[in-house]
Parts: sequence; C-alpha cells; structure tokens
Amino acid sequence: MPNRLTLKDVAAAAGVSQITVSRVVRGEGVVSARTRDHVTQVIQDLGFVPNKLAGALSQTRSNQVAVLIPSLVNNVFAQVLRGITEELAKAGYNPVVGVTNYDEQIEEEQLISMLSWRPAAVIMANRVHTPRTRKILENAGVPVVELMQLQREPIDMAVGFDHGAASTILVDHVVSKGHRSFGYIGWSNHDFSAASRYTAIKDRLAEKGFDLIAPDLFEMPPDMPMGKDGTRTLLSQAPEVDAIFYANDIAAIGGALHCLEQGLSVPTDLALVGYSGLQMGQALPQPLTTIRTFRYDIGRIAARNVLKSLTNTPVSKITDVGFELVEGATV
Amino acid sequence: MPNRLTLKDVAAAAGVSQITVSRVVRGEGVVSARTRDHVTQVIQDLGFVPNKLAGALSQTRSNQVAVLIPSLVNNVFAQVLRGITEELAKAGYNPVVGVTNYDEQIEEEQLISMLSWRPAAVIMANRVHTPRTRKILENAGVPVVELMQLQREPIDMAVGFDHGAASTILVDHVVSKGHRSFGYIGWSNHDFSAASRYTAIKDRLAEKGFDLIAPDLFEMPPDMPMGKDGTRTLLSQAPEVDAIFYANDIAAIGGALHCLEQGLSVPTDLALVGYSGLQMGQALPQPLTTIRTFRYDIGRIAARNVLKSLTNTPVSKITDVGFELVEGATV
DNA sequence: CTGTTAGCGCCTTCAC
DNA sequence: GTGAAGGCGCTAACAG
Repeated sequence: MPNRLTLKDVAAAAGVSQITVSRVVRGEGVVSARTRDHVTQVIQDLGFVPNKLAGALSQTRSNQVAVLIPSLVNNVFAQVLRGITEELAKAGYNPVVGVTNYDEQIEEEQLISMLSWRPAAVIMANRVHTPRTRKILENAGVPVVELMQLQREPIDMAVGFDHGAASTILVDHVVSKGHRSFGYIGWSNHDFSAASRYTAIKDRLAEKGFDLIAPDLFEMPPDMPMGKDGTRTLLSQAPEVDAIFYANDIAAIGGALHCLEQGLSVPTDLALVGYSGLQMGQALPQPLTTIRTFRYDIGRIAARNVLKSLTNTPVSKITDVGFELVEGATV
Repeated sequence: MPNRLTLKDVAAAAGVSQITVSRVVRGEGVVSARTRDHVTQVIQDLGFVPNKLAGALSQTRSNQVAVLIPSLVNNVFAQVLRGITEELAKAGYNPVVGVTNYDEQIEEEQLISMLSWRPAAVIMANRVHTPRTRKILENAGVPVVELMQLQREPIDMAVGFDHGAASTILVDHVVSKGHRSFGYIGWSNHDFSAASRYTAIKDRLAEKGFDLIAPDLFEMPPDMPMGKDGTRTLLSQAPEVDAIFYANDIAAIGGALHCLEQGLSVPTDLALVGYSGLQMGQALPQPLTTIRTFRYDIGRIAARNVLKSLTNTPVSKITDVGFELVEGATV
C-alpha cells in the first residue's frame, strides 16, 4: 500500500519538516527554490499521494463539489454534467454526483448525505426544492448554483435560460406556419421547467385564441416509445390536431416514427415540435423544429461560477445563456 | 451554519460523552435503550449531521466509491453509471465520478486524484490501463471492479460479457442471411472492447472466407452523423458491400438514415448491424439487428460486488452477465 | 525562509 | 454500559 505514506514520511526522507513538505505540495507559501526542488524529488521517488481527507478536515472544506441531477440517462443532464466535470477538473475539483430521479424528497436526502462530506459547493440541476432543502442550502455556507431555469429568485446563483420565453417564440413560429389545432405530449410532475414550458405554450396559444389538447401527461419525461404511443393516442382522441408540441426531442422523434409508419406526411398532415435541440433530431431526414438549448455551456458556466465564487471573484447571480429557435422541416 | 455542530455539541446537550453519541450515530457498540433514545432525540432536535470527512480520516477509509468512465454522454456508460449509483445509494455510498474521455493517460491522472480521497473502492468502466495505473490499482488495497469486457485476467474483479463471442454470433447470423460482402464502421483507439469486437468480426469472417472492409476508422465512438457519413464514404469506395457492421447502434441508425435518404432498401440493398441494443434502435420502423448488452445490470452488479467485498462476503472474481442477439429487420 | 504548536471531528483502545 | 485519552494526516497561526 504505497499510499500509506504521509507527510511525515516525506519530511523525514527529505530532512525537512512536515509543513515544508505541505507547502511544496500545495505550491503555497514561501519555500526556497532549492528545498522545493529537493522535496519535489523525494515526493516523486516515494510516490507520495497526499490525503485530501485530512487536508479537507483541517481546512473544514473540501475540493469536492456536490452535483444533484434528476437523471443520468437523459442526454440533457448528461451534457450538463459533462460541462461541470470538465470545468471542475481543470481546477482540481471533483464532482460528487447524486441522482434525484425527479423527486424532491430524494433530492433532499441526497443533499443531506452529500453535505456531510463538506463539499466546497453545491450545484442543483433543478429549481424545485422542498422547503427544508431550501433552508439547508441557504444555510450551507457554500456557493449554490441552480441550473436550467431562470425564473424565480435563485437561492444563491442561477445559470440557464427562460423556458417561458422559449416556449412563446416556439408557439409564434408554429402558428405563423398556419397550423390551427394543437396538441401537447409531455409530463406532469414537479419539474418546474417542464411545467413552465407547458404553461407558457398553453397561455400563448390562448392569447391567440387557440386551445391546447393534452390528454394524458406522463409521470416521467417521455422517451421515444412514449412519444410514439402518445401521438397515436392523442390523434385518436383528437384527429383534428395538426401540430404537436413535445416536451423533448426524443418524444418528438417518436412522433416522427409514428407518422412514418402511418404514412402521415410531415408537416402537411402533422407538424412536430421538439424541445432541446439534440443532435439526433437534426440528423433526421427532416430536421426537427425545436428549441436549441446550451446544456454543455450551462454546466461549464455553473462550474466556473462555483470556482469564481470560491476565490471571491465577483460573479453575476444570474447568467442567461439563451436559447435558439431551430427552424427545421417538421413545422 | 447549522452543520457546524459536532459530536461534542450533541454530547453536551445530551449530557453524555462524545463517544456515546458516536455509538448512537453509527448504531454500533452497546448503549442502553434509554440513552440511545434520548441521544437520538437530541440529534433530531439539533439537526446534527456527522462530518464524514473526520469519520473517514479516523477510519482511514471513506464510503465514497471512485468511478472512472470513458464518457458520460454515451448512453451505454450513462446506464452503467445509473446502475452503480442506484445500488450504492442503497448502502449509503456515494460515487465520485471521473471521466477519462477514452484516454488512458487521463484515466491515470484521474485515478491518482481520486485515490487521494481514500475511496472505499474503485470501479473502472474500461479494461485498458497504463502499466502505472495497473500497479496503482494492484496496490490500492481496496476492491477494484473492471467493467464490460471479460477477456483478460482482472486486476481484482470483473463484470461484463465476452465481446468476442458476441461478435462471432453476430457474424454467423448475418452470413446465414445470405450477405456476402462486408464493411465495418467503427473506431480505432485504445478501447479494448471496441478493438476486440472488430478483431472478432474480422477473424470470424475470415474463417468463412470473407473479407472485412474498414476504410477509415474514427478516433472516437462514431455518433449518428459519423455513421451516416461513414456509410456514404464506405459505399462510394466499395459499392459491392451489402452488409455493414457498426461499432454501435447510434452509428447504425445514422446508416439507416443514409439509406432512407438515398432510397436504399434495407436489408435488400444493404444490411445494417448495430451493437448495444439501445431502446432507440428498436423503436425504428425497421428494428435494428444488434447485440443487446445489459449495461444497467453491469453497473448494479459491479456496485453490489463492491459492497460485498467491503463486508468480506465472498464474491466471484468474474461475473458474466451475457448478451443477447436481437434479430431485428435490418439484416 | 523554515519550524513548532495546536487543532479539524471522529473513532479506536482501553479503562472504569 | 459508559467514558478518557490518543491518534488519523493535514494545515493555520504564530515563532524564530
């Protein structure tokens, strides 16, 4: 077990004190070039790896960042996490990942569990929390970044974009193309972003005098088969619908498959509207009309804000990374 | 900062000693029912959260598990990670995730960085390591689980399946359907699984007297656009090819899109063979012929083996979760 | 520029 | 059944 080496061992081998080795390891404090080189050499030779548990304990803070995301398999969050991970790695920080499965109660438990590791910061890829979670975060004494959705006052910092605005633009685009009867396939849980998207679409359509038909919402973000089945169900209940908004691109692709199988032509018979701008939707023969969001950037900026905040560099409380209407061929 | 409470504070409030509180918290050692209840109550009232840094330091071991995966965005590894995360969570362990980007050098750096947190175990979703990485793992003194590929002797434990066998079965199936000229679209880096898949396909075809045409291999696992472009390139260079093996389902779907656009009928003009059995490939109008692998189970079993190993429960060194030939409609 | 001292918060060991 | 020391490995604060 070579890693059972401690500062003391290195110090003894190098003929200096522990604290000198510590300074060399951290690259902080003043050490003469000579001793620094010497100690560095000894560290190399011995293969010493500092114990960060002890370091964190003595500083009462670690270089781990707690990250809570609703799902790992959802590509959107996978990309957010990738951005976070890459950016943290540059500064020598590690993410500790917790998955909430879109459940605020689990989020709360996970958060408590992670806080007992005294992370340097917390990143939450969600804006809805239990009251207790909010309170814990407010008192955690570490930077907190909430992701994706900018509406509402952040606990500490927020990075994302305005789902409501994106939905409005999407609606206007679809209506401008002449569609007149609208359906929605999505989900209905606590996810604030999804909810505010649905509401924004419904409201905007209402302003223009249109209805939005959403027969049964799912309990989870719909995947491709759910999008396919949902489309069939919706069309059987409301055959007049000539445009469907989907909660995400994957579900919309499911809708496209339904059309393909049923011989419905897109967008003449039915218009399909996605949400997220995944690469996959754009690779289809008919590129999907959707809202492109910047997941990777959101992750990176979140991490960067964490790091800034930890070094007391001024950070804006709210970072709007925007979105982009992708005018595909399905509307 | 409510979490600045320590054992000492709880002990004072409860009128007992630190160690008694510690025993109650851990549920270990003998404490009378009365004091236990009392202390539990005080912990509740104060909202005490034990500091695991200190706990881990004094035990010289934590309940964090280091997980190194090549990519977060690749659905295969996302699912592996999901399995790991869910299973660890049940036992109160947290994964600390490092992403290697399919690079053994980065893997080595990440590993060293993570070991300085003295994780309870290490899970590597890859079987190729630098010599130094191997040595570090052998001496780490903690359980090590390597994933996906069963060939080769594991450092400690391995969970996965035999890529070579899967490829052989795949080849036999495709040949049995009457195809006679074969192409391959994949990648060529250090990934042992990908390499052994390619080799196994090539070898098996050779045994049957066939060639395998693989013009240019990518540096990364091909995605949908790469699969699409690769298909075009390959067919322009070798128009006689009537069946293509893809390194993964996503690339194969890209191939399907190419056929759709070019009016090639599948499998008459061209057969498409995927690898992984992603849900997506099965949702297509023509379900993809592929090998289904059990990513989620691999993750779960890996985590379970870690936990067993930590409690000195006997664990088999090698766990073969198998695979499944999916006879779709594209061959 | 380098070293000494005193913890960080918990757990192990050994008394009582 | 409970408690008092001592130590896990590191770093902050102060000396020299």
